[in-house]
Amino acid sequence: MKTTRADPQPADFTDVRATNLAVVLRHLRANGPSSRASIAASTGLNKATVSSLTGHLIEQRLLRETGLSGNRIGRPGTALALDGSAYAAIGLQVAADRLTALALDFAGDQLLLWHRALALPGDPAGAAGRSVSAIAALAQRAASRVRQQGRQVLGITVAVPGLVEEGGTVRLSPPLGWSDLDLRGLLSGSLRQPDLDIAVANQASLAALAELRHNGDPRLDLTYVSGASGVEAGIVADGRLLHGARGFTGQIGRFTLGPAGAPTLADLAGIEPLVRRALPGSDPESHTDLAPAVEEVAIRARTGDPATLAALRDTGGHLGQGLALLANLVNPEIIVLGDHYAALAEWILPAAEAELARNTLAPAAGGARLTTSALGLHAAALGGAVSHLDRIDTGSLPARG
Amino acid sequence: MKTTRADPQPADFTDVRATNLAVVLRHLRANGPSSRASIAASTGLNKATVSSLTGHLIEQRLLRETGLSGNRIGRPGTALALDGSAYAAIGLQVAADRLTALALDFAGDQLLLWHRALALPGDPAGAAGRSVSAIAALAQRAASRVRQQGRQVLGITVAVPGLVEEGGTVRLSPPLGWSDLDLRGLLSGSLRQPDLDIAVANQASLAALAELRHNGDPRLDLTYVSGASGVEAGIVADGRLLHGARGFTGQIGRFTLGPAGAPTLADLAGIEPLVRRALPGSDPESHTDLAPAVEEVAIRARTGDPATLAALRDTGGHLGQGLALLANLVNPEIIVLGDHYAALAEWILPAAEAELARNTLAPAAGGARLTTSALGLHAAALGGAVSHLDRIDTGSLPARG
DNA sequence: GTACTTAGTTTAGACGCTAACCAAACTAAA
DNA sequence: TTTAGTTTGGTTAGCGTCTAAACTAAGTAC
Repeated sequence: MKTTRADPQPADFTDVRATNLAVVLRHLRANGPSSRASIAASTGLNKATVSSLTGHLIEQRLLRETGLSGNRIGRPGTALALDGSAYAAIGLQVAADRLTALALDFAGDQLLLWHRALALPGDPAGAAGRSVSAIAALAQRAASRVRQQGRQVLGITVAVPGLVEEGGTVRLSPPLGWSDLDLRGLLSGSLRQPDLDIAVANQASLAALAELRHNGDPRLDLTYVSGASGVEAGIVADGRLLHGARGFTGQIGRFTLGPAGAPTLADLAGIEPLVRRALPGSDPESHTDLAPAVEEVAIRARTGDPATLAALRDTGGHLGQGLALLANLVNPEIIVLGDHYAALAEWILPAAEAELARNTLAPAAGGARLTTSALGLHAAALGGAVSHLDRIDTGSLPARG
Repeated sequence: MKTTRADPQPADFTDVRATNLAVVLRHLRANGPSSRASIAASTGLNKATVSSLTGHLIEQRLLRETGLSGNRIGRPGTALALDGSAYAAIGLQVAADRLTALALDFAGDQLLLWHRALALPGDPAGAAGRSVSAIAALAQRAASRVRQQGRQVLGITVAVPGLVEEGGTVRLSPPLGWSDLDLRGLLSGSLRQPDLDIAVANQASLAALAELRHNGDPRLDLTYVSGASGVEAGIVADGRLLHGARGFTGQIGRFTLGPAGAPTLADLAGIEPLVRRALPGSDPESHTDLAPAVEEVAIRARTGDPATLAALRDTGGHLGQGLALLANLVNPEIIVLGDHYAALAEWILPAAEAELARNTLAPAAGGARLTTSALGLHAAALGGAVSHLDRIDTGSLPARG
C-alpha cells in the first residue's frame, strides 16, 4: 500500500480495510480456491484478519465456501473461492465492421459473447447516431440477460479504436469516422440507469488489460499491439494502464521519420495495407470487414505463395521497427501481438523479431519478448469487462444492494 | 492511499501513518509554511491528527516551528515549515566530459554545486575504473561536506546516460563507453557506509523528476528530452517515473523507420550531429565537451548565419517528429526540452512545434505543450538529489538516528 | 483412546483516526 | 477596561482495524 496520488489524499482505516480486502481477492484470483489459513500464510495477514475479511466478502457475495480441502493431516480447511453468481461485468467492442458484447461473472467466467454486424454508412453524422443506438441496444440486451440470471451489473465498458478521453468522449476515431463524440454521455442517456457504471476506453488499452489478466502475473509490464484499426498499442506499466494526460496513449501508427508525406508505420505495417498488397485483385470496399481478408491471406501464405509471403515478411519487418520503438521507450517485459497480427503471427513473427532485436539498444538484457495473443478478435471486449472486475480486485467493492 | 503493487501487499496502521505524514509533508512542500489548523483545513485531516503528525515530524527534525502567523482575527497560528537543517541529499551527474555534484537540504535549498572535468581515456576498461574512482571521490567529498554542516545524508543518486537497471547496474552507456558495470556496487564498496542509500539511474529520468518538482504540480504528466548524450527522454506518468521492466525507458534516439542503416533520430536530431554540421571546420575530437560547441552554434545563430540556422531548423524538425512519437505514445501534458536543446530552443522550437503538431493525431485536443527547461545542464544531478527528498515526501521517513 | 496437527474463532491489546470539548490568544466593539 | 467573538492547538473518549495469543474444532497417527 503506497501513496499514488501526488495530490495530498489522506488515509484512514477504511483504506487499510480496502487494501486488505483487495489482497484477499487477488490472492484467490491468482491462486484459485484456498482456505483461510493458507490465505493468511501466503499473504502475511493475520488469521483473525483473514477471517474478518473473508466474512465481509462472503456477506457481499464476492466469495463463497466450496467444501472442505482436507488434503493432509490435521483439521481440513474450508475452501474459499470467488463467487461468480451475484455480479457480472459487460464489455462492448466497437469496430468498423461489427459490434461485440461480452459478459463475465465475478469469477471471470464468460456468460455471453454476442456479435452483431455494424455497417457504418457513408454519412459520418448519421453513422455515429445509428451506431450509438446499436451500441446502446446491445448493451441494454446484455444487461437484461445477466440481470435475468439474478446478477447485478457492475458496469459496462465500451472499447473503441482511436483517441478516447477519460471522461468517455471519443475525441477522434478515424476507423469509425467519429470525432468529439460524447459516447459515454449518449449511452448513459439511452440506458437511463444513473447508478450504472458506464465507461469508454481505447480498445488496445482494454485488450492489454485482458491480456494481463490472461497472463496471470499482475506485475508484468506488458504491451498489446492491435492491428484491427490502424496500429495501436495498449501499454501496462507498473501494473496499471498508461493513461497519459488525456488518455491518448499508444498511437503508434502515426510513427514516421522523414519529410512530410513519408509513409507512417500504419502504412508500412498495418493490416489493411497488407491485405491490399496481398490480395491485389479483390475489391477494397469488401475489406471493411478485415477478418475474412486476413483469413484469405493466411490461406495463401499456407500454400507458399511468394508474393504473399514477401508482403507478410515486409509487414513483419516494419512492425518490428515499431515494436523496437515501443521497447526502447517503455521497455515492456513482453509485447503481445494481438487480433489480426496474431492470426498471421506464423509469418510475421520472424521478421518482426529480427527487426526488434536489431533496433533495440540492448536486445539481450532489455529486449522485449514477443508473444502472440490467444484471445482472438474480442480481446478488447473482454478487457472492458475485466476492467470492472479489476476495480473490485483493487478494493472498490460494489455498493451494497 | 491506493494499492499500487499488484502483488498482494497487506496494509496496516503504519501505512496509514506513513501516508498521512506524506500528506503533511507534501502540503508544506507545495504551499510553503502553514499552521496546523490550515493544514487540517486544506488536507481534510483532523486537527488532532495533524497535531500528532506534525509532532512526529518535528521530532524527526523534518519540520520546525517558524514563529507566529497571526494574519487575521483570532488566535494566531504557529507556522510550520520544512526543516532543512538536519538532512541533505546528494545527486551526481556523469557526462562524457564532466562530473557534477549537487546537494540539497531537506527544504530543497541547494547546499553545493561542484563541477569536475572527467576525461574518458581511450581504453574503455581503464576509463570505467578511473571514472568510478573519480565518482566515488566526489561523492565522498560531497558527503563529508554536508556532514560537516551537521546534516545526515539521506542518500546519493548518480545520474548516467544510457540503460541503467534498477539495481544500479549500467547495462549499456554508449556515451561513456560502459557496459555491464555494477556502478552501485562499486560505489558502495568504495564508500564503505553500508547504511547509506546509493542509487544509480538514467539521467533523463532524473532530470524529469527535477523538472516535475520545479514545475510545482506533482500530478503533471511530463516528459523531459535530453540531448546531452544521444537523445533520451525521461517520462513521468501518473506522478511517477516510467520505469519499464528493467528501467530501460525513454531511449528515443534509436528511433528509425526504413531499411537497415537508415538514419536514426539521434543522427537526425542529436546535438552532436548538429554541432558537426554547424561547425564543420573544427576538430570533432574537441567536441567531447559539447557545451562550448553549443555556445558557439548559438553565437553563429544570433549573427544570422544561414547555414547554422538551416541546421538548427532541420534539427528542430526532426526532433519534432521524435516528440510527436512521444506525444502519440505516452501523451504527456508538457514536453520539456532540456540541456543543450534548451540552450538552442530559440531556433529549434518553431520547427519542432510545427512537426510535433503535424504528426500528432489530435493536436488541438491532445497535443503536448512544448516548453524549455530552466534548470540548465545539471538538471539530472538535481533530480538525483530530489529523488531522495521525494522518497521522504511519499512517507518513507529516514531511519531514526 | 490418546497424542498430534492443522483450521478457524475468540479475546485482549495496541495503534491511529475522529469528534467533541476546552483552554489559550488574539481582535472587535461596547 | 471589559466582554463577546473567533481561531488555534491540545486533550479526551470512542471507534475501527490489525496483531498476538489463547482456545475450540476437527481431522490423522498410532
